[in-house]
Amino acid sequence: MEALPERNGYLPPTIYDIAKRAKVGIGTVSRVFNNHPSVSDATRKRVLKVANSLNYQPHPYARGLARKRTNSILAVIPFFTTFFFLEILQGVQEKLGELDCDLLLYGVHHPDHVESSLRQNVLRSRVDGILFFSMAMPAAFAKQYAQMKTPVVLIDTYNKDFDSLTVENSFGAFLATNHLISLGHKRIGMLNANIESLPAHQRLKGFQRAMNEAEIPIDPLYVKKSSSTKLDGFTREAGYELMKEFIALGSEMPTAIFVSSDIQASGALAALTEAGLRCPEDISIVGFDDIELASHLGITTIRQPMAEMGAFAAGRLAERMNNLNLPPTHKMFMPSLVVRKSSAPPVVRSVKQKKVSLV
Amino acid sequence: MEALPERNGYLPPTIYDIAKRAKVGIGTVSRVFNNHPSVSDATRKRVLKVANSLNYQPHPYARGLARKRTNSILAVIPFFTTFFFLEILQGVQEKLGELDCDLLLYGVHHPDHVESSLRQNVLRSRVDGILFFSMAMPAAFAKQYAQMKTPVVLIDTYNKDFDSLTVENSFGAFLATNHLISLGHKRIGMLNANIESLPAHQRLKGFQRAMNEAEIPIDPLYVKKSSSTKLDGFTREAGYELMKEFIALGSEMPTAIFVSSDIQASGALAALTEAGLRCPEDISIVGFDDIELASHLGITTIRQPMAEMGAFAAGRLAERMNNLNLPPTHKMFMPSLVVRKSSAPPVVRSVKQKKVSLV
DNA sequence: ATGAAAGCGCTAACAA
DNA sequence: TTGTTAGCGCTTTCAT
Repeated sequence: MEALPERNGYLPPTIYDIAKRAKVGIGTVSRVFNNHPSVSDATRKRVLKVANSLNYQPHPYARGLARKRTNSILAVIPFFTTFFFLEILQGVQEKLGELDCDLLLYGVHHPDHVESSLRQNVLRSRVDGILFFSMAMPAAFAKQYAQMKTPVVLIDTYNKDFDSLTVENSFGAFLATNHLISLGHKRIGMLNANIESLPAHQRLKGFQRAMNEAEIPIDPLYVKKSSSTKLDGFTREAGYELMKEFIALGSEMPTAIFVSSDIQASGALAALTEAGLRCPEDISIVGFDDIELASHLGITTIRQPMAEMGAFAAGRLAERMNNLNLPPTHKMFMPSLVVRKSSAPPVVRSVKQKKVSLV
Repeated sequence: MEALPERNGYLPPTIYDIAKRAKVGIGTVSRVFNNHPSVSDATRKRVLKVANSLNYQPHPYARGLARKRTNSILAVIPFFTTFFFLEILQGVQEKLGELDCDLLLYGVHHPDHVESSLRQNVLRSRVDGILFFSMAMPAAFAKQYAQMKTPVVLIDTYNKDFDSLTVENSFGAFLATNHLISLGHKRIGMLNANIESLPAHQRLKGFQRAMNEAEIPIDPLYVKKSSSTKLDGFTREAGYELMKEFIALGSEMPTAIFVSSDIQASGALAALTEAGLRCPEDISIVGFDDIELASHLGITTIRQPMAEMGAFAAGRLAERMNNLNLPPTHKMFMPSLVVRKSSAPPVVRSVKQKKVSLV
C-alpha cells in the first residue's frame, strides 16, 4: 500500500454543489436523481439544469454504501473456454445495461480460485448477485449462499438450490440425428464424448430417441464413446481417434455420424481427410455447439441460443435480487440446427445391395 | 426503483463489531487491515483473530469512498472480436489479482456506446483506471482524460497522449516471410488486407524488408491487397477472393504466400482446396495472429504474446495509478513464429526451368 | 414539497 | 501505540 495520490485538479461535483447552486437542500437533489415523486416540477427542472451544466454524475460507491446495494454483478467463468462465454456475456451485458448494472468479471484458471473469488466479492458485499458458469458450485458456498439467500444464477450447470439455465442437450441431439435421417441416411452412427458426463449422456439419449422414432435400428458398432477423462472426451483428439475406428469399418462405415461436439468433429474431419475420405460425399457429419470453428470448417451443427441465455440469466438474476425469496427455477433452452456443408444426402454408391444385418 | 429488500438475517460484521470484541478502537482495526506499522504485534494478532472468527471482510465500497479510490479498473473491449481479448484479459486478471483489484468489463457493440460507458464509469469515478482495446479513443474523451490525468492504457491501438502497447506487426511479417525464405522459397507472395489499415501497412513493410534483405525481388503480381472496407479486409472472404487471383496465375503461382491474418488464411485455404491444390505441397501459407482456428487448420502463423501483453497492461496501469504524472510510454511487443504444417520447403516440380522474369 | 440530520463502513488526521 | 473524530457522497427518515 503506497501513498494514494489524489486525482489532480478537477474534483467531480457532489450533491452539495448542485444543492447550493440550485438553492435547494441536498435531500431534494437526491430525490431528483432517484425519481422520487414528491419534487415539484419546477424544482426538478432547476436541479437537473444545474446538474447537467456541472456534468454531475452520482457517485456509485457512495450510493452503494447508503443503499446497501452495489448495482453490479459478478460473472464467474472458467477462463479456459472462450467463445461460448463471450457470446453469453454479450447477452448478459445487454440486459444489464437496461438495469443500470455493472459487470465484474472473474475468470477462473484453477478451481481453487473459485472459492477465494466468491468469498472476496460476495462476503464483502461488493456485488449484488452472481452468474456462475459451467462449473459445479463448490458445496461450501452452495450451502452458505442458499442460507444467506445470495442471488445466484447458474449457467450451463445445475444445482437444485439455485436458479439455473441449461440447454436441452437431448433435444439438440435429436435435431441433429433427425436432420441426418431426413437427408435419407440409414446407416447413422454417433461419435460421443465420455458418457460419464451429463451432456454426453443426454446427447446419446437424443440420438437414440430420433433413431427409435424413425424406426432405424441402432447398430452398437456405430455408437462409439470416448473413454478419455480429459475434458470428458470433448476434445479434438478424442474425435480423431474415434473416427479412425469408424474408418476402420471400411465399407461397413456409416454414411452419417452425429458427433457430440464441434471440437470432436474437427478431429473427426482430420481423420477423414487423412484417410482420403471426403465429407459430405463419403460421409456426413453433424456436430454440436456451433463454435466459431464450425462455421469455418463448414460443419453442420447444433447451436445454443447464447445471447438469449445471457439476457435471460441477467434478467432472472435481477428478479431474484428484487425478491430474495423466489423459489429456484430451472430453465431449459432449445438449441437449433445450423445446416452447413458437412451434411448431405447419402451418395448412392455402386448400388450393390442394401446393408443386411444391423443386428 | 423498487423497494430494496435487505439481505435477510445475516449482516456482515463491520470494524465496530471487531473493535468491540477485540477491545480496541475502530482506528486500530482499520490500521490492522491496512498494514499500518504502528500497531503492536499483540494487538494486531488479537484483532486478526477476532476478525477471522467473524469472517470479517472490509467493505470495498466504504473503503472506496473513504480512500477515494475504488480498486477496480474498467476494460473497454469491442465485443465482436473474441479470442484475442479473452487471452489478454487472462493476463490482465492475473496481474490484477496481485494488485487486489477488480475487473469491470464493458463490451462495446456499437462505437456510440463507448462514450456513454466511459462517461458513466469514469466521471462517476467508479473505476481507478481504464484499459482500452483496439479502438480509436474518441477525441472528446482523449482530451478530457489527458487533462484530468485519468489513468488509461491503450492496447492494440495508439494515441500519443496515453500509454499504449501494440505488437510489432512489421517484425512479425518479417519473421513470417523469413521463415518462407529459409525454407527455400523464392517465389513468395503476400496476400494482404486493406492497406489503408495500419496493421496491413506494417505487415507489408515487414514482408518487403525480409525480401529485400534476402535480395529476392518482389513481383508486384505477387502482392495482392484487399480493397474491402469490411473489417479492413481481415476477413475470410477477402482471403478467399485474393487467393483465387493467385490461383489464376496457374503455373506462375508463387510457391509460398504470407497472408496478413489467419482468418484470411482460412479463406485462402478454402480456395486452394476448391481448386484441387494442396497446402503445403503445392503452396506454403503463413498466417498472422495465431487465433484458435489456426491451430485446428494447422496454419503456420505469427503469434502475439497476449497473456504477457495483458499482464503488462495491467502493470502499467497500476504504475500510472500510483503516479499520475508519468509521461506516456509506448511499448512494442515482439511476436513469434509458430510453425505448423501449412509451410514446407518448395517441392521441386518437374524441374522445367528457373522462373525467368520477376520484373 | 422541502430542508435538516442521521447514518452506510471505512480511512486518516489529530490527540493523547 | 492507540482511541476519537471528522469526513467520503449519498439515501432516507423526520420534521416542517
